[in-house]
Amino acid sequence: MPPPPTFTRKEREFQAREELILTHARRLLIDKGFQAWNMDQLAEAVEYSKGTLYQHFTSKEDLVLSVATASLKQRADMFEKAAAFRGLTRERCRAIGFACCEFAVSCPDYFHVEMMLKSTSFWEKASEERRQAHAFQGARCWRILNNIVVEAMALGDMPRDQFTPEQATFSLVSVTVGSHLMSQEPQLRVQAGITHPLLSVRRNQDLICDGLSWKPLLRDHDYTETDERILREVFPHAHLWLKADH
Amino acid sequence: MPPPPTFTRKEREFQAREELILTHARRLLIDKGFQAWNMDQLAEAVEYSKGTLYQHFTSKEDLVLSVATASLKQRADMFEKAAAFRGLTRERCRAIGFACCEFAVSCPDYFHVEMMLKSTSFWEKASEERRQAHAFQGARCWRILNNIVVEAMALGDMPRDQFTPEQATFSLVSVTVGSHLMSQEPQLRVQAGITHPLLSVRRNQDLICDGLSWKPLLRDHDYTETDERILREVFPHAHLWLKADH
DNA sequence: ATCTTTTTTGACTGTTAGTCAAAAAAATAA
DNA sequence: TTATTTTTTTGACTAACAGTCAAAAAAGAT
Repeated sequence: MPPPPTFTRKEREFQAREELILTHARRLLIDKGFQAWNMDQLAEAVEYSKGTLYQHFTSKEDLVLSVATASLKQRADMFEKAAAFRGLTRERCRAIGFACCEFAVSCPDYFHVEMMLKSTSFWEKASEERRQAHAFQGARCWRILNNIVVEAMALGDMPRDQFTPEQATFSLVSVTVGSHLMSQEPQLRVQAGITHPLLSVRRNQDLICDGLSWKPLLRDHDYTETDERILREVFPHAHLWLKADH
Repeated sequence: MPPPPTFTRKEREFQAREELILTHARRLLIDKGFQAWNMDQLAEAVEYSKGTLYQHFTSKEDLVLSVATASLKQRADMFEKAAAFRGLTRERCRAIGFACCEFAVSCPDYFHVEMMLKSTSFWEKASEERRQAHAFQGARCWRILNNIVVEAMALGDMPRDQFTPEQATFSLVSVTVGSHLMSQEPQLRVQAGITHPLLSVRRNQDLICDGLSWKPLLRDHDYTETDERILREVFPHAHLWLKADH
């Protein structure tokens, strides 16, 4: 006998409507950012009234945070897949680097929203529930990468006498976020002569790994084959940009 | 005979009032962020009417951008001082690293505003004039660091066969911004066990420099004395944190 | 068919960025 | 000094939008 369904029809319909709202909100975020649309427009788009939107979300910020968390969950999922790549620890880290890039392309809204998340007033307007959901997915991403670093140190692929694994993970996270952000900046892109932003991101990750003495170093090893294997095995449906970079 | 003054009394008074407005706006930005104050409150604080504020700035965003540009100018000035440090190219880069940290402390509003600058709608609301002023100071910062990198390559302190100077500069900028941002994030701070955020920033800069093979590498050279000299010669009045880190 | 409960709705409120006609102040002329 | 013109300042007003809530509609129970 199957267990009784956890959700009633009503609850399922409610959830489906929430999905609908989130889908439309994401579209608006991608197309227009945060300011250039309002709740009335969203209500019209989903064909429900504004009051109904507020049955799902406590504020516009709460809604947008929810969209961001959905993206972040995708990132964590991608990280998980990448971390399962079979190879040296640094190769697995590299797979995560690819995951970052694939994520940036498939969730173009995310980095824009992440900027807003730095503002205290944004968080204050979101509900505690959504804040926790976001923190949870963030922690997943962290843990996946950190586990690889821990393993690298355990296996002797990275020296353990200079940094804690957490410090090394922090460095990788910092350089990744920073590179993504900076390579979006039009002015900097011109100054630095960046034509392939995502390639810059991965190059900076390489620099940090080399700085951390994560073996094998870039100069001691040719990662071309690794990269091809990652693309084949982990991201067979990756967006074209990944190949275009090479 | 002295040359006729470029500015009339009226113009000078106008400029003085602009300073006054900017000072109060910066205070509000530091204390409350962007949202939690409005133009009426600012008008009251400076003891002028709202209409007068709009004679100086085309919008709230225009005003805030102006505050940010003033900070950015300070950063460029600090960079200039740091770049004049007498020593190896990597030591001068290190001096700039310290400048970044000193800047972060003395202009705590800046990073918060920089986040908002990522949003297109923000730029759209600012005047062309202010946009250019900001770009100008940004370019100054870039040039100062880039010049050191160029010199490092010319002197053979850094290999020139792997990266252009601009790519190397971009890496340094990325890691710096990313580290500052990430070390503000409370969640990440706990996960990574960060107690001295600014120390993490400088450590990440070191990692990138090592990754770039910028000689002398961290493991080949003790920078303790350099650091002391930088603090003494370049930032004699540096905030206490700099010392507390050690 | 009637009553009760739940859900949806959109007109309404409060807030705030930005405007502009009128008032005040400053400059100029008589 | 006084009258007139020009410039500057002012704050009441408008428009836009997030969020609310009483009333209407729909769903469910009897």
